[in-house]
Amino acid sequence: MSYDHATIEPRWQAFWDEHETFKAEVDRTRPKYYVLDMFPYPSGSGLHVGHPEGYTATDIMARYKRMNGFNVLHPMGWDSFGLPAERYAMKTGTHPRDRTYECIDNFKRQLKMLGFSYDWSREIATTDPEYFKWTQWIFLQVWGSWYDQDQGKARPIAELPIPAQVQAQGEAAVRAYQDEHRLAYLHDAPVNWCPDLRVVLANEEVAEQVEAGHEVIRVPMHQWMLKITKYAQRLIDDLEDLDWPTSVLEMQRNWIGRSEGAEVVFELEAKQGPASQLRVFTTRPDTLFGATYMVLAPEHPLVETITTAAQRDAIQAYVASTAHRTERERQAAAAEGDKTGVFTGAYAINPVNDQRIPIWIADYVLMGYGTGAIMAVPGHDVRDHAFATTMGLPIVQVVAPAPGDSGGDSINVQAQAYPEPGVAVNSGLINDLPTAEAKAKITQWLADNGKGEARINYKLRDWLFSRQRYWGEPFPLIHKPSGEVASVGVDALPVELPEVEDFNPSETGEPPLAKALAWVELPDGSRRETNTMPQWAGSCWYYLRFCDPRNADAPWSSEAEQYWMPVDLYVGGAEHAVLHLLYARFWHKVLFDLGHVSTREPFQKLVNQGMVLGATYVPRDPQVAAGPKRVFVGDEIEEVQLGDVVEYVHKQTREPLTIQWDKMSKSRGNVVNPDEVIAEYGADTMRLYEMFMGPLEASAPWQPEGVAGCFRFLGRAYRLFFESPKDAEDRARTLAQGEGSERQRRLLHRTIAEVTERVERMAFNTAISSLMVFVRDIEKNDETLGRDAAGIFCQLLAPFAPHLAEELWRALGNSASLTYEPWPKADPAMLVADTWTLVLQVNGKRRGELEIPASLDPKQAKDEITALAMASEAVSRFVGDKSPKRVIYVPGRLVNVVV
RNA sequence: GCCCGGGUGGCGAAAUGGUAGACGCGGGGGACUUAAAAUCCCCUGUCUUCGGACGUGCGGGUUCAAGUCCCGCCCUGGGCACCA
Repeated sequence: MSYDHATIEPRWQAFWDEHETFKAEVDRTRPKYYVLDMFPYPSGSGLHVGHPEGYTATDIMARYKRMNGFNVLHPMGWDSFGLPAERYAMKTGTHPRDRTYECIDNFKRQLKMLGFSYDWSREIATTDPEYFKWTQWIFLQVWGSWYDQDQGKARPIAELPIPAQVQAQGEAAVRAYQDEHRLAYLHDAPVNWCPDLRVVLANEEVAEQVEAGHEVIRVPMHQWMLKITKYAQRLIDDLEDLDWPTSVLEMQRNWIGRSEGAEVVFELEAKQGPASQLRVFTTRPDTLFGATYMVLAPEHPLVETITTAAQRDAIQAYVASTAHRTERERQAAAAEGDKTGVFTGAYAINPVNDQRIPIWIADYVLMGYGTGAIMAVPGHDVRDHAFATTMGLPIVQVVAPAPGDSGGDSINVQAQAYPEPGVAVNSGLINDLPTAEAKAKITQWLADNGKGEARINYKLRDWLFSRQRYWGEPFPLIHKPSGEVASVGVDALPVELPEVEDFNPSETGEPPLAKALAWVELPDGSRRETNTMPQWAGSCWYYLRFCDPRNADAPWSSEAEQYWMPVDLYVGGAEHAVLHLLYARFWHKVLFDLGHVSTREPFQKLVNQGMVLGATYVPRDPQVAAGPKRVFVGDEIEEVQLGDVVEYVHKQTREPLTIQWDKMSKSRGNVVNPDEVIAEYGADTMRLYEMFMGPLEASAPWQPEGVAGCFRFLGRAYRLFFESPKDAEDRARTLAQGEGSERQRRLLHRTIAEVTERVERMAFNTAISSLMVFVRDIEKNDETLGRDAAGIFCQLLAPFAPHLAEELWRALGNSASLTYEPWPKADPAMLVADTWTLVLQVNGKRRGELEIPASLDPKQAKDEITALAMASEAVSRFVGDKSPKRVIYVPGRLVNVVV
């Protein structure tokens, strides 16, 4: 029997478990390395081969760093609150908790089969009361804080200075003042309510349900919000020092969406008491002279007060219709450039020229951005132009192309908006100024005259932090009869979920917890908060809990936190590029401000692994493919070999098909189950193939033939150590002492150097290729491995194929695991060959090569080497009798003769 | 529309501005075998008058030298999208 993964792998997994090989403890005498995977939601369908790609990469780094003397923290856990378990409960009656733990067991079984070097003693699940106790605790920290603008950080609410006049109004006023300043606050936020299903839908779910014929309306609900916007600037600034992919940095910046401009105050023509002004944000204050109307979002609070009697019915109808339009409909209309809106009857006064301009409402203005109101400059804004054209509103030009700009004469703002910068025209005090200067001057003028000020605005909005669900963390808050909201107190944590029969919300949309009256109603007449936290909550801080997961007295000890943090390497899917990473960074900064953590940022280096794609087959004929969609899966097709090329046909119909690669998903039927791969080839092969497919960051198709290739490589490696006689047990080969022949030693040290450099770069596919070259080379020269060379090979192989590496290591007579063997170092002397290859070029074209003895130093012996090159047959043949114009010598590489 | 990636053999891919295609798959040929599997060896970008010529999505440019740098396109994957 040759390489037998089915025996080797369970044996070593049991060994690691038994010896707690990967258990990590704080050890200040050693450098630490914290390598983290984005922990999975344990879904019912188990792992597919896409999951282990990132996990294998982190495992390689964990094992590599251990061998380099680092104290490695490499944990795994479960992001186990989530909708699927709750949906499953509604369908089957199985409690979400039972379902969740079933799924966790299955995930864990699959992960353990892959031989990852997790410290399983640190396993956590966000659904565990011992875990969410501290999620609730962190929420109380956030709720119990306010943001001090002067100091630029969060502080405990008790330290909030209370103005004298508030103080004078008594306790209730003080409390209200504090509540206003807390980082967590209650707010009536609109949600997508689906009365038929009695659920609140996420934006991306709305389209699906509307298509299914369900009504979805936007209704305001009492919601908890977190003031992430206070951290907008810091969330941008601190990206600076992170070793993250530029694409993720860019996405975060765009999401936060900083823009500089001015806030401008417009007086209302008809004074309505205190509501006598309208504030707008604009990035183009230089176009203020071109503002010909204003637009409020339909939800804007002033709409009610300013609307004139004559317009009231029309306005009310429009506001109502907006509420009923789904996001999707509004987007679809926007895509077609449709603009709708209604005149309120009211007018505002343009502060720069005292012109009277009408105020409209329109749903292209969003309540959530800026002030929910805009000044419209149709001459220089495409959207305003479309609206003005539809409604017949005046269009004025106030910017002209700068002198010298091409096409400057053909500007006609009546026909088309001119949004580009240029110079101001028809604009009073800023006439003839270039846009940038015009902006600065008019902003100064506004400030001097009390009509506005410079302002920075962010797209980022406060974080809607509550959900009307059962399967999430309860808020540790109560509502007193007085209306006061209070903490349950840290001693009362965790607030556990009540047992309920029915996981559906009530008809009115109240969360399912509201029906658990025995839980909700407290003896003193207080009622518990019945919303639950979103799934993000648990994943916002799990990396901190991993530092000290069994701490019963605190979420983590500062000793553990200061030792392990920050995460040195964080690997996960690009789908979390914005939200998860932004929310986690936000919480981390709050905890930093309050002194609970010691680093400003949680994740130092971030890598996004690519997707593993699965195969489906579609008709090859473009005519047919354009018709009704037909997709076939693996067992319906047959491969036909035509020369070099493989063709696919349908088994029964013989219809020619073409292969199509997509993200693996259950619904597409293109999922590959790791259980089957491991059963056939073993975990080492699977790990190796996942890494060999291509660069970690790139998506790549899952090709079964490639898996077999990796399996063959491991078999070859095995045969260097073992012989497998026909009728007997495998027996270890007798290896000679030392590192083998001179040739073998050179190869060995080159392999060490290459693998090391490539693992450092996380270029695992090429590191594996080096190992393959080594094995092939030894085998091909029919050499016996030197004993020491064999040991080093085991060490190099260990991060990639740890089970086999351990097995071979033991065959060399070692009794301990090689987990903590020091990583081998290449001997520089062994990296220098007797000769080196000089490439010969004539006019930049490769014409031949020369072997140069190493005695001619590439850097010193330039003249000798070029002389050799000039004298060579390859060069002289192409140079002929022409005289060389120039000879370029690249030390150690090539000579290029230019004639 | 905007912002990020990516286009290299039949396929997955490799290549600090310096020998394009390492390594693996697939294919062809051979060895071993009664036979097969397994294993091993050789060949495998295209064209060729066998000198060489051409080749990294397309068109230009910089350079002694470009897959790599610059400009303009095309295709493709992902993210965001009325953000004032």
